Amino acid sequence: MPVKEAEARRAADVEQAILEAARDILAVGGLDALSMRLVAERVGVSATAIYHYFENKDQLVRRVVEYGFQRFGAYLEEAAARHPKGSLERVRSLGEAYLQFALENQSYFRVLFSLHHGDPHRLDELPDGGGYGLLRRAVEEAMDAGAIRRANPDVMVMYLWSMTHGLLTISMACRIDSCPEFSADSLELSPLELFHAFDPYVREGISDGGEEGGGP
Amino acid sequence: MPVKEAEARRAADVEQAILEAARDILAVGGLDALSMRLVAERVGVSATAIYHYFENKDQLVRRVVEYGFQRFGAYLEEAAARHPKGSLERVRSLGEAYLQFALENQSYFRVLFSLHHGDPHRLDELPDGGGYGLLRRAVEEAMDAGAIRRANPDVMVMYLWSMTHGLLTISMACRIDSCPEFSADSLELSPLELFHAFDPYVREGISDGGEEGGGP
DNA sequence: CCGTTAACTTAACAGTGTTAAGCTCGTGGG
DNA sequence: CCCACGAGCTTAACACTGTTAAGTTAACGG
Repeated sequence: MPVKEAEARRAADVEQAILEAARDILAVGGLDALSMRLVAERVGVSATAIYHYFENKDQLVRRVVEYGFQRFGAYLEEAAARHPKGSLERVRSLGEAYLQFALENQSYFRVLFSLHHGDPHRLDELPDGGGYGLLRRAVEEAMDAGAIRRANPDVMVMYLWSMTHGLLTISMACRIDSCPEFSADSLELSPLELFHAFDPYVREGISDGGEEGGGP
Repeated sequence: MPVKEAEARRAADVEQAILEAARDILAVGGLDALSMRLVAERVGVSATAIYHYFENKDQLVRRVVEYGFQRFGAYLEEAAARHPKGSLERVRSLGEAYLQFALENQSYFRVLFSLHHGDPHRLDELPDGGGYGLLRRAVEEAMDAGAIRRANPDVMVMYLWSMTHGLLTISMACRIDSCPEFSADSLELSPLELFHAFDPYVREGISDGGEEGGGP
């Protein structure tokens, strides 16, 4: 029965091809650009054939998103691995990688964290918790190593994640440099540069009295 | 020519009615629920009549968003006014109001900060810079009063805004409590409670060595 | 050989944003 | 007075969307 296997193989290939076509379309034009008919055309089947592999468009997108988080997680992991365990650098590099990946794959990332999905992501359904687990481990290690103060790691992680994710989404949704109150001084800062500019506040807080240099 | 005036008046009323109908639909069902035909039906005109007042659907949404930011700005202003100028409380209450408004008007807010818009918001086109100006003033006053350390206000504002906005968007897009690495301890924290839990980090930083209690 | 099933097709439906053409009036100019 | 005009609106239609229903083809197990 190698014929059946070949069939099954081909079927799996078609499914894979659908996913890849959908991913490519999403990466370029976002959700608006993704239509069943376009995906079908690229794969070389009719639009309705997709419904034999995926329940509907939402499910197709969901699968692509899952795969996207996988790549995202791998990207983050690689960034973390470049710095020693327990170091503040490792935590920071996770944030940098978060920004970098999102900015390099904007349309794609928009879909991943699309705000207009009815049902929110369940992090336990995402590989590595959508990066949460990775960051949490790095934070806990840094706490153990004394690089950052000991506290509830989940709150700390949410704090760091919020700051990074917020910077990202704001950068993607707004042009702050067009604000009339915005002084021209910091006009040229890219999201990544802004992220670095946040560093002293993250480390020492915004309260008065912590004017330390911070250098080696 | 009271007739013409009455006509113009009525025309303005229709335009207003369209905007209000669109706003209501967006507030309940988000962008997906908004269709020209539905808006038209509610107003009592044909769908194509809308095109005499708005170039297309995008422009209609844009106008609703503009109005939304106006309400948003007013909400923030009110929150700020409840605390003395130059106080850290004023800055914090802006963040709280930001969260509160967004959580109470989720569908609406999703549209305001929708990630899948082609062109980003220009803050100078939004009333009060989308709240930027408000926060910036509060931060500068707090710097002058010595409540927070003196630094580039734009960077500081972006830092605070990012943290708040990120917390919000993550809360709306993910269920963190479903993460396998998430410890059950902080499971019950609402976005607003999390915001308050961030307070010590924002004020004193995450570095080790700043274990102060935090005053009365 | 026959029935079943996977994999796919075409046709169609109901919905979308948007355009084109035409209609009805009140108004201003000749 | 009348008539062209333009604002405000209509219906019809186009090209597109996701999705369903029904039918086709071919390989498989019994």
